[in-house]
Amino acid sequence: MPEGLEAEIWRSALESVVGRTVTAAWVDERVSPSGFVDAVVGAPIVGVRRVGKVVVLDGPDIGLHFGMTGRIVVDGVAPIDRLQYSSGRDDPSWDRLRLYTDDRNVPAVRFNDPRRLGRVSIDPDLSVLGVDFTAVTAKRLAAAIGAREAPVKSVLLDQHAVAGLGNMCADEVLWWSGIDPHRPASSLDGSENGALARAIRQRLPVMLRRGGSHRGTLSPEVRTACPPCARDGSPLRRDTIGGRTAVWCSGHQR
DNA sequence: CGGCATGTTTCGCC
DNA sequence: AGGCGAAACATGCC
Repeated sequence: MPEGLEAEIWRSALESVVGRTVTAAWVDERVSPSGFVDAVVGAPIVGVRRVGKVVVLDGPDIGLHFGMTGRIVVDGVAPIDRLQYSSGRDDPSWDRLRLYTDDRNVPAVRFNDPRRLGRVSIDPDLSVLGVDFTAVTAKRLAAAIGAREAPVKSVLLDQHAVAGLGNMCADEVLWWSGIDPHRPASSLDGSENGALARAIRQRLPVMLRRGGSHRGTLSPEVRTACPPCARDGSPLRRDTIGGRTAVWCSGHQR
């Protein structure tokens, strides 16, 4: 599902509802806390933020957690028309949240999630999240992952350590920094931490401009086909690390 | 039909 | 106590 980059795209799109007031709401009670509707109706939306993969509508203090297949539609328009692992269908029966503002017929915000692993929260606790991927520096990265013995790939996916990286972006930045995803995070030296921080700071904005997490060198097509590595021609490999599929180059990632 | 999927939470075991 | 790996969650798609 969406990673931090997709959350950022939706945060940006949701700026158009800032300044409006929630006049009505509907929510799937299976993915939201009790009393949700009463808590948000009547609240002015005063801002929209993103921390890691979480988008927050300030005012009603709504937290949007996208899970694997959550997506957002703003005023009837989907900023991301389809996710990689879903069809282009937009089935209203998959709606988990509808927020109405000025228009009583068209929801200002729809949270649509076929797989229903996403969640809608009130006043989410963001203090548990690690350093946001947009704020990563070599020093902060080392502090966040340096004491961890787990594979660096797994630690990058741990939202308590670094917030916003998902499976595709983690593989991407490891590819760019030349680090084997199996390596214990604690085994990275200063130079490697620097290279990893640089990849996070430099490559993710490029992917964001191109449209999101699936616009990297290790695109979904590459992840599936595993052609020779675009950097050195070595075989790309697929392994399961931390329960997720990792794609990496057996040549330049050491 | 079997297997896989951009994620998070829970459980059992150190 | 806290880190780690595996399983569970839920459902569409290839």
